[in-house]
Amino acid sequence: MIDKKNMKILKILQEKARIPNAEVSRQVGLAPSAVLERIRKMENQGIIDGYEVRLNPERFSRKQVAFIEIMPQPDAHIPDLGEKLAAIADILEVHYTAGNDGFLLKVRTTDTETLGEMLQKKITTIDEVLSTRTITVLSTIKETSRITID
Amino acid sequence: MIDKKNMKILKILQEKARIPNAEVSRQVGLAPSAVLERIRKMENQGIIDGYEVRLNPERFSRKQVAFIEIMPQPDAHIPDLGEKLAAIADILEVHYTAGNDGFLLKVRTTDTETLGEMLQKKITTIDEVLSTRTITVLSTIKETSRITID
DNA sequence: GATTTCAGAAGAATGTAATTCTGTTTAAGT
DNA sequence: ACTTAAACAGAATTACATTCTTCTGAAATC
Repeated sequence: MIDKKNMKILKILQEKARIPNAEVSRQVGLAPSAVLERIRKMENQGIIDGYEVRLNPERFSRKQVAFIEIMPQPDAHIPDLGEKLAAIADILEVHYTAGNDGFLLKVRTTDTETLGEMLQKKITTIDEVLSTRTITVLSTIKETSRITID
Repeated sequence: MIDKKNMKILKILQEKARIPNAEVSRQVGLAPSAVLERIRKMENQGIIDGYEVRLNPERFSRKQVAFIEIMPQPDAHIPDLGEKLAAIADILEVHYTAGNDGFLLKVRTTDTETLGEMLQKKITTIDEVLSTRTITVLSTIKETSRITID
């Protein structure tokens, strides 16, 4: 189902998701109805997961990026801990990682101060959390969620 | 410029970016022309940065997430190294981090094997790279780029 | 090789939506 | 109160989305 035509459609949507269907159909050389049918199908099949607006974090006081490694208590219930972490505001990503059997979080806060507050008030207060290691980001060269689709 | 009405508009777009303007105008209680004007302005002011389609990585053989810490050579030219890393396919994020004065990368590959290939062929071959430490992700509990907008 | 079947595409029709423009209202600063 | 600029509504025009029917071509079946 991911043939050349769909690839072309997806590449267009990756560039600019809020583009009229009719414009897509022009660029891929299909009738609008055909494009619509293809997009609907990809949505239903879970190839397309949704459409997002990309906001400028700076304009919303979320300039500071940081990554936090979480070492859980030896007896911690890992899935529970994962859910607890995922529910905390401004924690954008929660990954369970190999090696140390811990979590890696990506967070976005206003500044290092609010980052520290989050650590102290929201994260280290969780019972299952044994210790943490924070990597603060000084500058970001690249940050996208666009995956390679060949 | 980021007032209550714009917040309402942005929240709607965060949920579902490919929503008709007319539908947004209904939900916020403004005329379609007013909503359009507000959105255009936010786009021009860089509050809205763009619109993206969210694809299912699994369907494009990009299931494996990993984070890679890069320790640069002491004499490395940091900006150059950052650009080199950012240009490599399947490296989605390149952050320059405090503490070790290194980079943290987020990558998406097919599996651990292709991850290993990338490391050996694309990353460790760069002169300025002294050493690396890879954190492979076993499972992801949460992964979003949606920032909190209060 | 003929025939059947079916997914995908086109095209037309209809109902909506996007966009532009104008005039009015609102709010802020003087 | 007066001025100025920004924001909004409403109408009109243009374009688009969506549905439905028909058609085509490629594979499967006989």
